[in-house]
Amino acid sequence: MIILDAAHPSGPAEQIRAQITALIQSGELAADARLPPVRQLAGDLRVAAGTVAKAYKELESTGLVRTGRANGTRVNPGLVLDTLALKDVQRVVTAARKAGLSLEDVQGIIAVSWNA
Amino acid sequence: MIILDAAHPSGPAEQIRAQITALIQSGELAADARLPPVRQLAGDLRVAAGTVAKAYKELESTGLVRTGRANGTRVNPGLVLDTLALKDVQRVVTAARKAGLSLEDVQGIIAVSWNA
DNA sequence: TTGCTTGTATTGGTTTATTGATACAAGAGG
DNA sequence: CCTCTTGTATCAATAAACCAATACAAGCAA
Repeated sequence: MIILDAAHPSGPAEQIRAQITALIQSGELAADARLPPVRQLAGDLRVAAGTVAKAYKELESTGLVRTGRANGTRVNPGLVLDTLALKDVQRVVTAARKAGLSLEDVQGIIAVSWNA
Repeated sequence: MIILDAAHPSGPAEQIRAQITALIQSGELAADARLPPVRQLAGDLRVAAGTVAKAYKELESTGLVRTGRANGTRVNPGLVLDTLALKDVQRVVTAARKAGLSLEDVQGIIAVSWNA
């Protein structure tokens, strides 16, 4: 389920992209699962079809999703978690929760450390 | 250091807000530290002063920052990851780099672990 | 093949964000 | 007191995002 917030600092397309990303990464949208057609999702969210298409295209450019034509847009298989020290990851997540941070906050912190 | 990406789906104001948020929560901007004046940061980023002011105002509305007038805009104490967790963050980033992962990959793994 | 669905692209009009400039009041410092 | 800095507010003009409608080609199914 995707919900658009008019008061959100980001626009509709970015909100759709971010929420679908979260649905995929949380496993709620499994690999090979099919996203709703652009027209359908656009109708549900009271948004133009081009706006949903824009979000889908960005999802594809980041590799989260692939798209045939009449085949629709489908979820790509996920990342291999074994490549990382999962214990450290879990420690970070636990500490962040304790500090009252959101997922987006933690991802921002990762980005800061990444570019440091 | 704040960097604006013209290709980013979000606009300048939102990018500034998100990056300063991350800098604060990662401890790189300590409590009571002073943010650059709106005109200065605007000049550095080649952006209008009102755009930076808009970002500052949203930061204040979320409580991350306080603002006097000529006192400037300063970081509020509180929402920071503890030093231990920050070390874990660095370990994760280092391991990810070694494994050849991208920043987006790591952020995705964080998201998966977050919803696990 | 035919028919239908889907993603993509285009067009024109509307809305929102950003710009650049200006002005103002609160506070700091001399 | 005065001066300077800072955040805030406003304005008209430009840029970007979004909308609504349409058309098209790729692929699936019958």
